[in-house]
Amino acid sequence: MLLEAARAVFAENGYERATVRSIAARAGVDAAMVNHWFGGKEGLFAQAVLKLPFEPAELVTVLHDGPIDELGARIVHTFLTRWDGVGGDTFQALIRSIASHEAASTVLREFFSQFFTGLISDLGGDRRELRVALCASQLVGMGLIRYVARFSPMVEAEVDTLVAAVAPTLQRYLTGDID
Amino acid sequence: MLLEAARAVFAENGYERATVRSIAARAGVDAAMVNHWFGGKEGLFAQAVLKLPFEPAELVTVLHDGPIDELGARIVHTFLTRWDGVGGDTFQALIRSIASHEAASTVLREFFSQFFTGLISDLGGDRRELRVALCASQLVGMGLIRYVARFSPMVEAEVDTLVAAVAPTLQRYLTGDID
DNA sequence: CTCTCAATTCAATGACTGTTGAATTCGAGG
DNA sequence: CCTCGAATTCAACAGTCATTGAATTGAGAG
Repeated sequence: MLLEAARAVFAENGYERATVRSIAARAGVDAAMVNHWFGGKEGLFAQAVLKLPFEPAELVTVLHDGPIDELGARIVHTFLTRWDGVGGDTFQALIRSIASHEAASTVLREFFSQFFTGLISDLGGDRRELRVALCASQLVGMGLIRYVARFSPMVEAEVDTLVAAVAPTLQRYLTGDID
Repeated sequence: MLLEAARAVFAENGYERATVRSIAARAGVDAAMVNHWFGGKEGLFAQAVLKLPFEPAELVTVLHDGPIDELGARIVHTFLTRWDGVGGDTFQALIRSIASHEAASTVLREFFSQFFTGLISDLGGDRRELRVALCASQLVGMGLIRYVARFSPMVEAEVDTLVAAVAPTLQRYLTGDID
């Protein structure tokens, strides 16, 4: 499938360095197919990468399913298990393309914005936007170190270990004292 | 200066998208000078960006200067003020070049490794490597959201606000309970 | 002045890039 | 068998890139 090949190559090289030819080659088709089906490299990138790894709305319902003081743990656990799976490529492609593709930043921004704003609005509390940004910073940082920079302690750590370590951070950013 | 121009352009565009011509133009010289002085685009990148954002050793001494239970606050404050200043270009160039340049990942990895390992060895405690990785994840994430993805609540926040919010996280990662 | 040598400019080169349009294949419908 | 049209290939194009080497400048030493 052309889309899978695209995700893989974009994840490895970022937008600029990933060539249409190499993507097509990995998918076993001619480079011209990219134009025929997706209108060009840009369209392929949009279809393959610029879709959110998952629907914010769906995630919100999942995360509401449990006690509020374990919300941080559920968030970290959900993100890690999803990213460890198929979504990892998409996330990695997003990060790796931030330099050469403004839209990548926008998608990342909007994802966290939608997701956390929807989540946090039910929680009440002050300074919602800052809290969202703080959560995003910790989650993105975790993803960057684990999936992109591959800092080994973070790569080898079990999901549960990371959940235990990081969950209190998100919990405080969401519902705790940030002054 | 050619090196300053290089840092700026690499920071704006990442390695692949930054052209030798545009760097040379910004520095007011011919593109061929890059080859003459640095042996090519690669060499220029190494000299301009592939240096640690600042000396780990120097930072460690700064950070030791104060009570241990305010260590997290001093770290966040130090990084933010440095990144808000000149160092931001180097950091941004590193992040933006992670996609196309494996060496950029290595530098980032080694910086946090050296820095925090040197810092944390005096603190004792278990699971040092994991603690380092956790601190790195929060700091890099904060930098990514503030300087690269430009998530507005994080961009507009005052340094002190962020210090107050993030410091407890690092403090716990360094000296607290992470189980 | 002249010689020298490094610094700098200039034009050209070769390698990729995304994209295009014509040519070709191939299978289903008449 | 023939036809039509979509799917796919192929070769070529125009553009941009880093890099190269020869030409040019400019200053300092003899």
